[in-house]
Amino acid sequence: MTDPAPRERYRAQVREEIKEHAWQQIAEAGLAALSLTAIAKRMGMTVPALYRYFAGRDELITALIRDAFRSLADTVQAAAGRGADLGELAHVIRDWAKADPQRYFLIYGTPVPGYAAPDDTTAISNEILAVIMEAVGTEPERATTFHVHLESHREWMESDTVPTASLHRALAFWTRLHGVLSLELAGHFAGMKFDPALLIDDELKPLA
Amino acid sequence: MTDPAPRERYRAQVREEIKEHAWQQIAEAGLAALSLTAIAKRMGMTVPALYRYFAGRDELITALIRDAFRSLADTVQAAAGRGADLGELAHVIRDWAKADPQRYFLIYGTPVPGYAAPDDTTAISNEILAVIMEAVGTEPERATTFHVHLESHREWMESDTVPTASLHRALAFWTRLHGVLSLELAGHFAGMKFDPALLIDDELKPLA
DNA sequence: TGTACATCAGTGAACGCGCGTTCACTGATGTAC
DNA sequence: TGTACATCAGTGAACGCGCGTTCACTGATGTAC
Repeated sequence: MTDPAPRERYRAQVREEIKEHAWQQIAEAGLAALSLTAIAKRMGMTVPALYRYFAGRDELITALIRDAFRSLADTVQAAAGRGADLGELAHVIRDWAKADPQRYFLIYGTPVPGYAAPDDTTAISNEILAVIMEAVGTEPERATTFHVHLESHREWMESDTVPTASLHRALAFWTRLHGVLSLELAGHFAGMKFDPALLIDDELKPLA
Repeated sequence: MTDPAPRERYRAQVREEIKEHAWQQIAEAGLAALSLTAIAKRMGMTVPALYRYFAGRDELITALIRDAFRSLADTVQAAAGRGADLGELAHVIRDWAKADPQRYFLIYGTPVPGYAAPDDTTAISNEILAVIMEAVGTEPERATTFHVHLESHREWMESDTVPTASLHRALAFWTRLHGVLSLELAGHFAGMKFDPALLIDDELKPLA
């Protein structure tokens, strides 16, 4: 087995370094403040040099979004592999988000009108949903209006072995967690003294 | 009763017009795209003229945020005044958000690190919460971990006549609604064929 | 092992652009007497 | 009603800035023979 071509290794390293500086800038001042000029300056390079690695600012952002999705999916899958239950999954996701709130918001925050995320992120998103559907409780549920509705509107799913009840609970998990988490990260509970982690537990307990 | 000074009337009108153009730009391309230059161009004015009305871009944004909160609170209070129940309140809020998603996200979306919303928005936010606490179901609830926790962490509330159960349910209402709504508005349900409005109903029914 | 050539990372200069903000001004509108 | 003055909305020129992007180039690194 030959070593990977050294130039390739180097390219990959520099690409990573660029992305790390990009994340740092986003964490400090938000996506709007992300600039190639600033990244180049911090790396001690000239700006045009960055174009060897990314076709432009937009391509860099696209790469960041993909990486963020991938990282979250990996985190969730690793936890599931360890046998994490629903509540543990929620806290793994929360910890991931709290480690870098702007990264969470890059995925789940305010969309930029007109900008469409790369297609493959949908697939990664579905990986995450699949893990949740696995972790969710299995007993059948009462046929509420939404349950019936969902039963007849699930043809977009790849698999039809997953019970509709699992899909239903997974949606509830996702939206409830995101509801608490995004408001927490955005500081909307500032001044309220309760612990958001306990609210999350309380909200998700019925779904296990 | 004298007419309001005509110059004052005019000032107020132009301020409103500036804000309308600002909202239009935000709706089309997001907050990052909001520029005084573009507003002035669309209004057929020079840029420095805008400084008669707003001290700068930041003050304009602050005014927009305040107006958005005020508008949502007014909408919610009007619905409550009409006797809207919890489910109707949810749909009033959803309709308000769908009419201008970027306005919803300006309030509840990705925060800009370092930027703090004007203080009085907290008060307006509390007005909204108060309406929800009124509309929420009144029967007492089981003493879950979170309920107990909340009982001992509610000293930040002005009133102590509101039952902790109401606060608890109001938090659940707010976070569940926001969870579904923000993911819907951001397009994360794209490709899934179910109706988010029904999911919202399903999520909120237990709280009524 | 040594030489000739190809690849390609990074430079430096230059581009045009839109941005927010300032300032001294003009001219229309409103006010006081 | 008429005149003198004050207010203030809006102009136009100028500022410096950071931005993304392009291009022809240099010089180091890797490859082929």
